[in-house]
Amino acid sequence: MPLKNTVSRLRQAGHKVTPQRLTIIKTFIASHETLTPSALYEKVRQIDPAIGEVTVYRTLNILSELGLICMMHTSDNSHSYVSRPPEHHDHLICSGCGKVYNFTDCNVKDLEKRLSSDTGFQIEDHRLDFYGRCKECLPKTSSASRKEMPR
Amino acid sequence: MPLKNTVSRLRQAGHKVTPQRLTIIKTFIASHETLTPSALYEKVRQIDPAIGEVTVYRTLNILSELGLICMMHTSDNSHSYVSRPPEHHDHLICSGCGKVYNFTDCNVKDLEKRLSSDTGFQIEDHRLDFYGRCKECLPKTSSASRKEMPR
DNA sequence: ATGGTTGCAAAGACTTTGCAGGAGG
DNA sequence: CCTCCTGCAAAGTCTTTGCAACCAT
Repeated sequence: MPLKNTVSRLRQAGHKVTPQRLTIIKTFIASHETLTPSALYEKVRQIDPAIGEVTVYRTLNILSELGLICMMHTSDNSHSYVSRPPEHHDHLICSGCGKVYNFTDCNVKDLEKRLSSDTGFQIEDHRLDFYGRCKECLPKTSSASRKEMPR
Repeated sequence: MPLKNTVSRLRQAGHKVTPQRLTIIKTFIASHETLTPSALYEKVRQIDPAIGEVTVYRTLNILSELGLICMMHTSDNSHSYVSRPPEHHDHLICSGCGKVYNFTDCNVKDLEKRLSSDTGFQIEDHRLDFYGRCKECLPKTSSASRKEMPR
């Protein structure tokens, strides 16, 4: 999600575009990985130490409400977020470095239809996350992965 | 996951089977929905008010470590858990009442192969959650759903 | 101008830990 | 019996909120 679109969606929704928010959003976009609020805060602090962690939380909440970022499920006790393109998409997440690739052609319509007729559910949405190791992380020792598949 | 298997896995792993754990596990299994620790505690308390919330947390952590339950992602600030059959499976979750159906035939092998060759990832696992409304919840007003697709 | 925003501090929510007494194997 | 378990209280995290000063529009 390009910076421009994010900023205009913010304005559109009646939010102000402050230097703090810009820094937070830029930092978030520049980092193509899942980030917890405090991990993002750490990165932001390197750029502008005056920005408070509270502002990071508030900005993430706004972006999340607007659907511009996705809350991810990790096994620790905090959420992580990841940038979210406007159209439906799913994730491929590296359990080594947290890097995320999005893909849009998930092709689960048949499965959806079958499940729907089997269970009577009216299916509205889905979420498909693949977990694996990216090219860079494959050679590294596979033990002690930074993020795990949630149990 | 039947009670018996859960109990024997517990013993196998060197954990003791106490009345408290039995009550917690039975209550959890009897309720076919996603449950936060405190929601489970509430149910458990109705059965045995002497059981402490801490014990619920500790039991959930053990079950989770043993892979007997799954941590789910909900949009509030707490986790939810759901019972987990031994083989790979995915979820169909009702956003009205939280009820969960498991299915095993997700059939994403082709997609997995394509993603793998496109990105160089070695894919190890995935997680596929469908969100919708079950037969019982469809007639009810669809606003103010109890659980939402995580943003 | 003016209503949203910021950072601080404090409160609130969720989860884990230390400990003394108690119970399972 | 010995070790693990329990419940309580307290501490530790993570996140939100109240407030006065501040700033984008």
